[in-house]
Amino acid sequence: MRLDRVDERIIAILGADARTSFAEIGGRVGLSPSAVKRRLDRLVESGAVRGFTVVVEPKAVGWTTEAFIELYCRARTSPSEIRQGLEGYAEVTSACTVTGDADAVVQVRARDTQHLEQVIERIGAEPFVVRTKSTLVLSRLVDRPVLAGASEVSGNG
Amino acid sequence: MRLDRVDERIIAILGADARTSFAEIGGRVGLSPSAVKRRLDRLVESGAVRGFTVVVEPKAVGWTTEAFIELYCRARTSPSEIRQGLEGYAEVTSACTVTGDADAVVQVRARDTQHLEQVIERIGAEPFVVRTKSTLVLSRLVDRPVLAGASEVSGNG
DNA sequence: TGTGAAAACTCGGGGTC
DNA sequence: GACCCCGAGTTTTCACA
Repeated sequence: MRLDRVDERIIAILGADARTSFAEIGGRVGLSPSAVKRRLDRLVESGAVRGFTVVVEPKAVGWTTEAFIELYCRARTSPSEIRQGLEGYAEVTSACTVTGDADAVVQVRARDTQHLEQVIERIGAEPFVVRTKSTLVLSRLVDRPVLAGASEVSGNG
Repeated sequence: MRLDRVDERIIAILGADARTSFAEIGGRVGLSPSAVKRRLDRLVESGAVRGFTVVVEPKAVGWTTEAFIELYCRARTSPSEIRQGLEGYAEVTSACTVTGDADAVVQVRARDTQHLEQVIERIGAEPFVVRTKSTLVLSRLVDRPVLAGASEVSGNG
């Protein structure tokens, strides 16, 4: 779907606070509340906006450990096979196939290093995994769940 | 802050859909709407819940390229120096210091490979950066912005 | 924590440009 | 095709018990 400037501004506003009311958004982008709603409905309908969620501070919820796990897979392992193998793990926050030595990079969050170790072992035991290489996150510097303001700067390229 | 089971369930429900009404949540966790609101207010107040946001499908917004950039920094570069250098980039979605060969891992999203190349060049030119090593994301397999259902399974470890 | 009432918001229909 | 206005129904909010 094609987004215009107003759509992008609506997304940027909701990215900062998804509970902003239609009236408030309308006031900022120069549209009536119902026009904003119609646009948002279309954005959700078309899949540009996948949904609405809370941003949790994992430390505050007791999940203090974070890591990247690089996966080296068996020859001819398909991406969908990897996805199916990983989506059952609640600890996996993100996974993707990549260029370079490894076949995939998995990001996990765990309560502590002991919990992380268990997760690495379990993932390493998946049938399509040959070996893993883990990198522990020391401290998080930047964390922008949504492209905060990305649409604002999308003209600079 | 200390979360009890009900708080965790409220977060899990909002993680799946942040627009779920207090009445709906209350019905599921066995609380009145106002009790749910009071708990959520406390969670936001305490910082356990950082905010509410939309989940955007970056492809649909025209950002089709994603990469990991490993940073090798000058000796004695502090994490806060890296953070300050990176937080100005709208393309940076996440950054953290890590164990292993590299000092930090930066995740970026760009419109296309050309745009990505520019970002890599600009980051590589930061004074604290000695060299970078980039890994392009081929296909995204799992993407859970919040620990979807993490609290539901937090007992198994 | 629950109750209840006032205020704010959402949502859909009808009409206009 | 996209917008605005407006009314009915729902949700949020807040004082009080």
